Amino acid sequence: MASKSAPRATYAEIAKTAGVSEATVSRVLNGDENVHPDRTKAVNAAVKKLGYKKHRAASALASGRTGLIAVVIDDDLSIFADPFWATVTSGISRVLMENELQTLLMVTPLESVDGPVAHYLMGGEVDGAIFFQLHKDALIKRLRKQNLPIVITGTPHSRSDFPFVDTDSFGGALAATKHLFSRGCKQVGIITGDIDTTAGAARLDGYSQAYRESGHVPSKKLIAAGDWSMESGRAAMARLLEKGEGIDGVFASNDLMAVGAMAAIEEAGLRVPEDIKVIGFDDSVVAQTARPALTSVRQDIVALGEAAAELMIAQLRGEEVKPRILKSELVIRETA
Amino acid sequence: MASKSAPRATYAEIAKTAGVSEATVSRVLNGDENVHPDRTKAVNAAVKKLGYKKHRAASALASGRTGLIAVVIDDDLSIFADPFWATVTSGISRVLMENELQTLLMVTPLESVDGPVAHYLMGGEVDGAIFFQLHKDALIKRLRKQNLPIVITGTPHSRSDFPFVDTDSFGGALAATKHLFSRGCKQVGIITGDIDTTAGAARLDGYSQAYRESGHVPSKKLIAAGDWSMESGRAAMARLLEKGEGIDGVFASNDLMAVGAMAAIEEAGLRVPEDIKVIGFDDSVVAQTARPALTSVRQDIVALGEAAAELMIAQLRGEEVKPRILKSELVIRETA
DNA sequence: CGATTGCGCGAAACCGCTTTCACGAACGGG
DNA sequence: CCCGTTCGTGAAAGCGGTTTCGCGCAATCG
Repeated sequence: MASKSAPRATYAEIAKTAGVSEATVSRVLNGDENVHPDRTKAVNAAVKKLGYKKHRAASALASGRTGLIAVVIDDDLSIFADPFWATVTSGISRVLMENELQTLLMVTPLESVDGPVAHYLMGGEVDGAIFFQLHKDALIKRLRKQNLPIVITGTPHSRSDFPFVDTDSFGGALAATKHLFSRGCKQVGIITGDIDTTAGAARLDGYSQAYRESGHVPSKKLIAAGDWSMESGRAAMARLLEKGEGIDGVFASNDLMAVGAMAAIEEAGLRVPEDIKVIGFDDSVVAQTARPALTSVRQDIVALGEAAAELMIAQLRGEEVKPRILKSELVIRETA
Repeated sequence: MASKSAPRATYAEIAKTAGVSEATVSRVLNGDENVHPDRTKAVNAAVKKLGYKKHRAASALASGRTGLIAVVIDDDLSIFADPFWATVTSGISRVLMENELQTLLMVTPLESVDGPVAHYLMGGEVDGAIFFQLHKDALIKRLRKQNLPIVITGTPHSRSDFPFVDTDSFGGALAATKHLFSRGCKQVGIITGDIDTTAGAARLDGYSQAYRESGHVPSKKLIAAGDWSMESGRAAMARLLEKGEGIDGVFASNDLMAVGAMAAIEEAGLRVPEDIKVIGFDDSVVAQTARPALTSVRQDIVALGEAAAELMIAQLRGEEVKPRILKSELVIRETA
C-alpha cells in the first residue's frame, strides 16, 4: 500500500551534507534568526540539492502544529451546493496554500458541542477553524475557550468578539435602493431574506436608510418577507402587487428571490423593467442568466474567502485581529 | 498558541488501565484479529473510559498513513464556483468522514508534473487523491506509478485504466433527444459542449444515436458547437436559426447553453416551447430559475461524489476497482 | 513422551522533526 | 587579566503511535 518511491530525504542527510547538526537544520528551516549566515546558506543549499520537503506528520507530532485549517460547513449537503460557499472556499484555500497551510474541508451537521466534529476540532487535529453559515455559537464559544483560532464568515449573532469577515450588506442594500429612486421609482418595495439572519436584517436596514435619506415616505405595505428561496420571492412579490400601492420598483435581498419576483411580475401581466424595476443581491449566475438580465449587488466572494484566511493567519501569528467588512458594488444590467 | 486543554490520553494510560502492553492496545485499535477477546474488551473499555482519540500526526508518522485524501481541482478559482463541483465535493467529504478519512481541498492550477502540488501529492502527505476536471493526465500517470491511489471524477481521455466515476452522458443525451422526437419535433438540433472533453463528445454521440434509432435523417446543419458558456449557446442557436432548416427542437449539452439558446430564440421572435422545444443538461439552479422552466437531464451529483469516495476507499483497502457510471434522468418542465 | 509448530503477547526500536539543555567561544566590564 | 554574559551550536530527550522480533506456552505430530 505504501508507495515505493524514492526514499525522502531527512534531517540526518541534510545535516551531514551541510556539515551541521540536525538541530541547526531545524532552526534554519523554521526561520530561527540566531544562526550564523554561513551555516544557514549551507543548509539551504543542502535542502535544495536533496530536494527536501518537510514531513508534515513528523513535524506535527513534534511541534503540535498540524498545518491544517478546518473549513467547517454547518449543514447538510445542500448548503454547500450554493456556489457562494464554494467560491469563498476557493479563496480561502488559495491564501492558505500560499502560507504553507492546507484546507481541511468538513461538510457536516455540527450537532451538539459534543459531536464528533467538535471533538475533532478540540482534539488538536487542526490549527484553526473557519466557520460558515453559523446558527448556534455554543460550539464556537467552547472552541474559543480552548484557544483554538477561529474565523467566522458572515456576521455572527452574538455580540461576542469573534473575528469575522462579511460583505457590507447594509451598504449594498442602501446603494441598490437609492439606485431605484434615481431611476425614477416612487414606490420601492423590498423582499427581505430571513430576518433572523444578520444579513437579512442588514439588507432591510439599508433599504430603510435609503428611504430616510431620500425623503420618500416608506410604507409597511412595501415590505414583504421571503426566506431566500425563489418561490418565496415569487409569493412575496405577488403579495406586494395585491396590496395595490402602485409599486414600481423592488429590491430583493438575493438573486433567487429577485428572479422569483420577476416571474410574479410577468404573471401579473406587467413588464420588467418598464413597469417595475428589480434589483437583486449576490450577482450570482442566476442574475446573469435571467432575462432580462438582473441588476444586482455584487460581492467579491473570493476576496471574502481570502480575508477569512488572512484573519486566520494573523491569529496564528499571534496578532490581534479585527472584523473585516468588504465593500459591495452595484452591477447594472437590464432590470433597473 | 497551543491550546491549554485537558491533556489527551495516550496509549500508555490505556495500557495501564487495561492491564496490557501498548502493543496490544495498538492491535486492538487497529482491528488485529489475533488478540484474546478478554483483552480486547479490556482495551475497549479503557478507551471509552478515558475518552481516548487517536493522535493523527503520531499515527501518521509511525504508519505512513495520513488519513487524508486530497481533492484536487485543477484550475483557477472560477471552476470551483460552479455549483457542480462543490456538490460533488460535499458528497465526497461525507463518505470520507464516515470512513475516518479527512478531505484535503486543493484548488490550484496543476501546472506541470513538477509543480508544488505535484510534490505535495507525491510526498506522501496524503493517502490518495481525487481529481476533477482533468485535462492533461501526465501528472496522474506519474502519481499512479508511485502507487498513489487515484480517482477521477469525469471520464478521462486516455484509454489508460484510471479508476473513474462519471454520469451517463450518452444515455442522458439519448433520452433527451428521443423525448424531443416523442413531443413531435421533426428537426432536432444540438448545441454541443467542448467536443474535446469526453462529456462533450458523449453527449453528441447520444444525440446521434437517437437520430439513428428514430429513423429520422440527421443533418450536419443541425449541429452547432458551443463551449459550455451561456454566450456560446446563444450564438450557436442563432446560427442554427439562420440555417433555416426549420428547426423545432434543440438539445443543449448543458443548462447554461440552453438558457443562452432560449434567449436567442426569443430574440428571433419565436417562442419556447411552442415554436422550438429546448432541453438542457445538468438540472442546475439555472434550469429551475429559467422562464419557462427548463427541461433538463438530471445527474445525481452528490451520488457522483459518494461514488468517487467509495472508489477511493476500495483502493485503500487494496481491492480492485472498476469505473462507475451513474444513470441520469430526464426532468420534464416547461420547455419540452 | 520429546520434538515441532503455532498463537498471543510484551519489549523495544523506530518514524522524522522539535526543543530543551548545556557547553565552548567570543565579548564586555571591572 | 579574570569573570559573568551572550551567542551559536550539538547532543539527546521526547512527541504518540506502529511494527518487528522473539519468547513462553499450549496444541500437534511422530
